[in-house]
This record gives sequence, C-alpha cells and structure tokens, in this order.
Amino acid sequence: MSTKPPGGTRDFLPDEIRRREYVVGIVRDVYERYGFEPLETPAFENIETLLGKYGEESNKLIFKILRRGEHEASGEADLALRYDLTVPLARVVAQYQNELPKFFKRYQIQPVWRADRPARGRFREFYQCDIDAIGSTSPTVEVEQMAAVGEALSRLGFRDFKILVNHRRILSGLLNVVEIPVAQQESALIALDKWTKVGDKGVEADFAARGIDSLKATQLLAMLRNIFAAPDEVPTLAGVMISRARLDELRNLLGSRESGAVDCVAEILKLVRATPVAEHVYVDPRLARGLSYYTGAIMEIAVEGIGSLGGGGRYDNLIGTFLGKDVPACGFSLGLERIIVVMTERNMFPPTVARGAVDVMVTIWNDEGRGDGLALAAELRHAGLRVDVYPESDKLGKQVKYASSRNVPFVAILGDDERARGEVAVKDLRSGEQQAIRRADVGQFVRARLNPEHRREPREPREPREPREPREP
RNA sequence: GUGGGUGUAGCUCAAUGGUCAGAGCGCCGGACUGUGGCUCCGGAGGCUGCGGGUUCGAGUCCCGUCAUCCACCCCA
Repeated sequence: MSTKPPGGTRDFLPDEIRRREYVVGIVRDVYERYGFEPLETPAFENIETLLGKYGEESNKLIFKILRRGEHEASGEADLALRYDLTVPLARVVAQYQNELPKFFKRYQIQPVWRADRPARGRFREFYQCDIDAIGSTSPTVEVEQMAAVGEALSRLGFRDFKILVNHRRILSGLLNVVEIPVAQQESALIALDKWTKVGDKGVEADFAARGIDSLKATQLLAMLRNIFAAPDEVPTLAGVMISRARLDELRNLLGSRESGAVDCVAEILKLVRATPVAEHVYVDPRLARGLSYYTGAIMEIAVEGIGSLGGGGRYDNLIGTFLGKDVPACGFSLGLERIIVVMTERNMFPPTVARGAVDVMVTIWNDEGRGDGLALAAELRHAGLRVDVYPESDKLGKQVKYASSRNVPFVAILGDDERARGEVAVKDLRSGEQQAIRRADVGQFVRARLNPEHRREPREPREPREPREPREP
C-alpha cells in the first residue's frame, strides 16, 4: 500500500507549517491593518452554487461529491468542494446582505480544491489568500488592494516585484477595433496573456493556432506596441509606466465607447501615488488574466524570473448571479504556495522560522530523576523558554545527540552531582561550552544566551511607516 | 483531456536475458558505562509498483494496469 498522499496533495511537516504560518501571520496582519475582516466558508458548497461561474473549461475541474444513501447509485453529485474563495464570498454577500456593512471588506485564507492534473508547482489542494471589497465602484478600492498586497510582499522581504495593471474593457475595446469576433475574444485574451512568456513570435503562433485571423492579430499587437511603447523602457515618475499622452492616444483609438475604462486606469495611476507601493505599479497592455468573471481593472503581481505571485481584478456582476441585482466588487488573491517556494529558495525566512521548536532540552539521568527533570522543565517554561524533556532515562550521549539532531541549542543536564549541589550543567550545543549554573538562574542564563528573536515573547509591533509624500504627476 | 519518459532499500541511483539484486546518503548499535558534530567497525532494512505473457531462465523483453515526472491545454 502506498503511503504517499494522493497526487497533487501534500502532507505538511512541522518545518513547512512554520514557514506557512510565518507568511500567513504577516499577510493577515497587513490585511487587518487595511480594515479587512476575516471570513471562513465551508469546504464544500451546493453544486449549483459553483457550476457555471468559472467558464466551460473550469466546470470540469470542480471536485464533485456524490450523493449519499439511497441515491448513491445514481452517480449524481449534489455537493462540490470549493473551487475558489470568490464565489463563496458572492454567495455570502447575497445571503447576508442586510447584516453586512454597506462596504464589506473581507480576507479569507483557506484551501481550495481543483480536479486538475497535478503538475510542477500545481496542486489539487492549495491555499488561497484573498482580499475582496464589496459595494463600491471607486478605483480607490483597486488602489487600496494593490497597496495592501504590495505592503504584505514588502514585509515578507520582496523588493523586486511589479504590480501590473490593465483593464478588461480596454482589451475588449481593442479587440473590437480590429474586429476580432466576439466568439473568439476570450480565446484571444488567453493568447495575449502569454505575450510576456512566449514572446512576439510565440504569441503570433498562438493566435494562429486558435484560428484567429493573422492580419487582425498582427494589427492588434502592433496597436498595443504603439500605444504603450515598450513598457519596461519608459520609466516615469513613481514607476508608473504609461504617460497621460499615451492614455489620450488610447482614448482616441477606442472612440467614445470605452472611455470610462481609460479614465479608470488613469485614475488608478493617479491615486496609487498616495500609497507606499507607487514605485511598483506598471501598466501592462499584455495583461489579460484568465477568469471569465472579471469586468474591469485587472491586476497581477509579477516577480522577475519567477512569474506571478497573485492577481486580481474587478467583477461587478458575479454577485448579481446570486442576488438578481448587480453589486460591485473587486478582489485580489495571493498565491501562498509560490510565495513560500520562492522565499525558501531565496532563503528569505528569518532564523526563528528555520530553527527548531525547542530552546532547551532537559536530560533524564535515571528513573528516580524523572520527576525532578519535569520540575526543572516547568521552571524553565515559567521563565518563558520552550522546553523539551527527554522522555526516558538513557545514555547521556544519546540524549545529547538527540537534542543536537533536533537543533536544540541548549541541554540542561541534571545528574546526581548537580542535584546534590543545587546546580544544573548547561551545555550550549552551538559552541560546545558547558558550565554549572545555580538552578534558580538557569532560565535567565539560557535566555541571555539565546538571540533576542529566539525568545518566546510577543513581538513588538512595528513602528508605523512615515506617511509618504504624494508625488505630483 | 493529448503526447512522451520513469517505476529497484527511508532517499538518490547501479546491476550484457544468467549464482544469493548492490552502492552512497540516512537509520540503529558499538569503539566512547557523565556529553552531540569528525573518524572507524558492525547491523537492520527489498514479493525489483501490481497483473498477465514470452523464455530453460525476467529487475531486464512484450501487453495491460496503477503511480509518478516532463511537455501541451488550463490555472494560483
């Protein structure tokens, strides 16, 4: 019998949980500071809640739960594991519309499930870290979410990320200008989204493979290049990659029909200058994103050499499918798994996270000494240390070896001689030094020798940042 | 969902169709009965993924199946 977990799922061993909790702790703290409130929803939903919300392809990727009892043989499903956190949120908003505030901002960090084929870096069970804001169409919402996500990444130690912005209706407007038929537009957007990854030739080939008129495709790409120039080569104030003049050019090209979308992006660029993440924000005309429910601004976090760490956008009519009337909404999702992978590769976790769970281990001299060992452990715990007790009497060498293999920095040896003198032999396994300490002083002795961040004390909250001077455009 | 690769010890991998399937790392024990890392010595650990077939003989060849990895598709 195989003892591996099913494909696409993982067991999380202690070290991995510690890394995850470190990341989640920071993300949650930032989200709380931005006024988002916690929400959790069930692992599974009624199946009709999920079907039809993600597009044709994604319906197949929903994990369905067979009916139970006498209907089991029918093979029908009436429940399904949640596919993302956005649709359950939309359901919650529709259900509790009278109890939730007018502007409801929530964060949600829970696993989701997809019946996908597992691949490198892709799982069938994985965590999402979402923020969403319900009830306002103002670009303030997009800007605040970009700021929150960017600040979370900054506090995790990321410096080289970009927050890319585009607008779904600008894209569809451009597709209409070159007269790509509506039926092909979703497919065209998927192809366009890969432009950065596959390059000019690749994206043209992809358009062709999708049966899109090559003349129109070429025209579209040329148009985008013209409007935005090479985005990465036009740095402007505050890192914003598109000038007012180019936005005007875009406005002319689209005519009157999508001027609201251009205004929206212009507004976002203007407002973002008042946030700590202004220097990270770029307009990228190639950004399309897959999910079919986006209606407005779309955003994505990109890290050089890594790819996407998350993304989001505005979806003003998803809630309407539950409620009958549209409620504006905008959300952003961080890819927790990839963040952890990248931070592990780049060694971005502080030593406390990588280090073991125990500050000091009490050895057991013999069976008679077990009670006193437990008493010493209690004293050390009371002194604020994380303490393990070797569970049985054993050769001292094996006990020390065990502590060493678990990365425990200190061993407290309580032998017959020490007990007779009221002392404890404390050995620092990092240096090999050992000295006899009066029993009452052991806790203080060990704490003084642990690095400050190793102490089990509540963290001091960070000093708030200096408010950033808004730069004039 | 489509195409290809790989399944041998806990892990990474050897083994022309031919004795009893090996190595490194890890694990356990000893050298070292009051002290970890280094070194040396010893030990445990395998229905060679599973089922069938070819053959005097299969870890090796063939078919099926399952698992896994890579590419595509799609996505976080």
